Parts: sequence; structure tokens; C-alpha cells
Amino acid sequence: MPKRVDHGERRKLIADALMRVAAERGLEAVSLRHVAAEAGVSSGMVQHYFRTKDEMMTFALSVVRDRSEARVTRAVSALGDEPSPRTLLRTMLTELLPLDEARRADGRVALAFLAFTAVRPAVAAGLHQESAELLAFIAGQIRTAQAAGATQTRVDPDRAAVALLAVMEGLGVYLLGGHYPPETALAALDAQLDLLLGPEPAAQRGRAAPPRRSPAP
Amino acid sequence: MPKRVDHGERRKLIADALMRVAAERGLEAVSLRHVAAEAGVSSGMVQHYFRTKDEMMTFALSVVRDRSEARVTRAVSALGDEPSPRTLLRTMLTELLPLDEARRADGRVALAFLAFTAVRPAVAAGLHQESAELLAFIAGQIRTAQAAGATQTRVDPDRAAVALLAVMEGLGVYLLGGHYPPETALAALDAQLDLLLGPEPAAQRGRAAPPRRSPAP
DNA sequence: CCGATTACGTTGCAACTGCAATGCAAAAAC
DNA sequence: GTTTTTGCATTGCAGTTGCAACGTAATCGG
Repeated sequence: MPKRVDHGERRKLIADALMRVAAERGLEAVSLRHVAAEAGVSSGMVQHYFRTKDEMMTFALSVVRDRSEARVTRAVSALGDEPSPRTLLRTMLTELLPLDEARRADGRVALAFLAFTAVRPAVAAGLHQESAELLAFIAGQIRTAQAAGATQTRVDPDRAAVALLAVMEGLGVYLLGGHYPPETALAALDAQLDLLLGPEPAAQRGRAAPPRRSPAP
Repeated sequence: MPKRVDHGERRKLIADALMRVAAERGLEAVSLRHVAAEAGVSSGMVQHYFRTKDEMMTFALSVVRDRSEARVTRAVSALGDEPSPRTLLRTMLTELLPLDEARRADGRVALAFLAFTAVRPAVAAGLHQESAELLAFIAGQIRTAQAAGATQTRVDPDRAAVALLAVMEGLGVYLLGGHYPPETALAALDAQLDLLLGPEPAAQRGRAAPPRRSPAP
């Protein structure tokens, strides 16, 4: 074998460039040459690692998914042991909202891919599984919160989970569209959590998000 | 003046073709020639009515908006005089969900435009106004429902309106992605209305939507 | 040392893109 | 009846697209 190169690393490099292009100018500006230029490589190299554009797009979509998942797990693991369902859910969902420029960029890409997969259903397979898992997890958290007796109004946990995830997605879409500022979205999200789990403990009130252990290196 | 032609009519004809193309193959497949072919006209004619592609896109976006607005007003006006806030809200929001193929097609186009405007903020101006009006209306309905004493848990109407609209948008996105069937979305929407306005009157239970006066001509 | 294999870079091509330019027919204005 | 304005079709062009083809340099197994 000749010059050994980490295939996955190169592919991720290219996918990152693709996401930068997509975040700035939309998916329709994603071409082999643009991505190559953004990544600072030749377009031949892009073709070397992705035999077709579709393959590149599919891979990039999986990177988007992985990245948001990593974001969530990192934020959640920073919560310490056995956080309350409310804290856990709030942390997860706020982490997925486009509240700063980094997440806005990711959000624009995700939204573009959402529209993309709506027309090419074959690519969307992985997304279904992820949202199903997320829904199951949220429903579980709501269930344990209800078992702890925090709420007076019992709601079906599965339906509540679907609604809660939809709230998050909808808020994200409207935030990306600039329809209202982040505070409005956060207020609505908290109101929704109040509805589902009862009013939040006074200790947490006003905290935008739990503090990070350390900034990314 | 020569051969008189209804300008607006032609433009709408072309915009309809554009939406058909966008619904089937995405906005990235929208080109002058594709749209012209779909509309059954020459590409020169398209250029005659839209001097630039951007002008055509902007107009099509406004048509999308008008169409969904018309859908809502038609469904609402079929409700009769002074429907309850809950019936009104449910009718409006259900009408906006992609529950049948016609609305799915519209939804795909709307989603594509959402991603489109997220990258070209200049085009999004009209959308902000529309969502602001919708939010104000929803908040008003929630307020009157609360004044009627239907709910025990008082929630801030403005936040509740933001959350409710976000639920609808999020459900729409997930429906378009095929993440769950329409029944799941409807169940979640009803659960949300239960949360905000209290449990629904037994008379309405299980009705998917109020019957239409007459099918479209 | 040597074919074989891998990692690129370069070039080329047919198809497509938005758009300008031109042509022309019909009908209203005069 | 001529002129002028409008509606629309055709053609052409420069730029971009995805992709195949070919080239070359490096590096390993033998």
C-alpha cells in the first residue's frame, strides 16, 4: 500500500467545507468546485473521496446529525449525575436551538437538508431513527417527572413528547427565519416545560443554561 | 395598446408551475427552462413576465403565502359564526399541516422557501409580518378562552401562542420528513390544545375536522 | 529494484444555467 | 393605413455544473 491517509478524516474535512458553504449560501450553492475551494483542496481530490455528489451530500448529512448529537451529549454530560427531568430536557432542547451564530450556522444547514430530504426520501432513513430515539427518551423523562408527582395535570407522555420536540423544531425554524429574538423562543420553551412538568423550581429561574465546564479547546 | 393579457394571471400560471417543480424535485431544480416546460410555455415567455429569476422566486414565495392564507380563511369561514377559540385554533392549525398530498406538496415548497430565505434574508420580509399577525391572533384567542374560564392553569397567552405556532410548524416539518403518520401529529396537536385551553368538549372528540360546506369547484 | 496500488492534480466535455438580444405577429392608436 | 406598442418565440453566449479520463508522484509489498 502507498501513502496511507485517514480516509474518514479527509471526508470529514470536505464535509465541513460543504457545511460552511451551505450555511453561508445555501445548499444550491454547494458544488464540487465550491466545496473544494472552501476546503482548500482540488476538485479532483473531492471526487477521489466521494465518487458522486450525492454520496458527498449523504455523508455531510450524517455529519450534521452526528454533530448535533455530540452537542447534546456534551451538554448533558456536563450536568452531573441524575439531573432532574426538567433540567435534562431543557438542556437538551436549548442546545439544539440556534441561539448563537455557531448553532445558527448548523441550523441553516440542517434546515437546508430538511428541505433536501423532503424531496429525496431515500436519504432520510437515518433521521427517522434518530427522532424516534429522541422521542422515546423525552417521553421517558416526562414519565418519570410525572411519577415524581411534579405535575397536577396528567398528559399522555408520548403525545407530550411529540409536542415538545415539535415546539423545539418550530422555534428553531422561526429563529432561523429571524421571526423573533432568542429570548422569545426561550420563554416559549420554558412555558411549554411549565405546562408539561409544572412550574419550575425557583432555584433555576432565570438561568439561561447551566455553565459549561470549559470552552472547546 | 395591443393584445391585452392579464399580467397577474400569467404570472400566477408560471408561479404555479414553479411550485409544482419545487414540490417534486426541490427548489434547486427550479430553472427558467424547467418552469417554462412545466407551465407548457416557452422560456422566453417566462422571461417576459419575470425579468430575473430572483423576481420570479420572490413572486412565487408570495403566492405560497397567499395560498396558505386563503386555505385558512376558507376553512375558518366554513365554521359559522363565533366558533369557540378552541375550534377556531384547531381548524386553522390543522389546515396548515401537511395532512394530505395537496398540502404536503405545498408544505414541501414552503419548507424549501424557508431554507431559501434563511440564506437570503432580504426576501423574508413579508413572512415576518404574517407570522406576527398570526401570533397576535392566536394569543387573542387564547386570552378569550382563558377569560371564559375554560382553563385552570393560567399560562401567558403570548408565550402560549408562540409555543402553539411552533408546535404546528414543528409537526409540519416532521410530517414532511415522514417521521410519523398524520394521526400522531394530530394527537399531539390536540394534546397541546388540551394543555393550553383545558380538555376539549366531548362533542368534538374524535372529529378530524369540521365538515366542508362544499368541495372545491 | 520493481510492478502494484493509492493519492491526488489537471484537463476536457456535454449538459445545463441565467440572461441579453433579436425577430416577428397582432392589435390598438392615430 | 401607418405607426407604435405589446406578447411571445428563438437564438446565442459566457459561465457553471457533475463527472470521466488521464496523468503523475509517492509508497508499499515483493
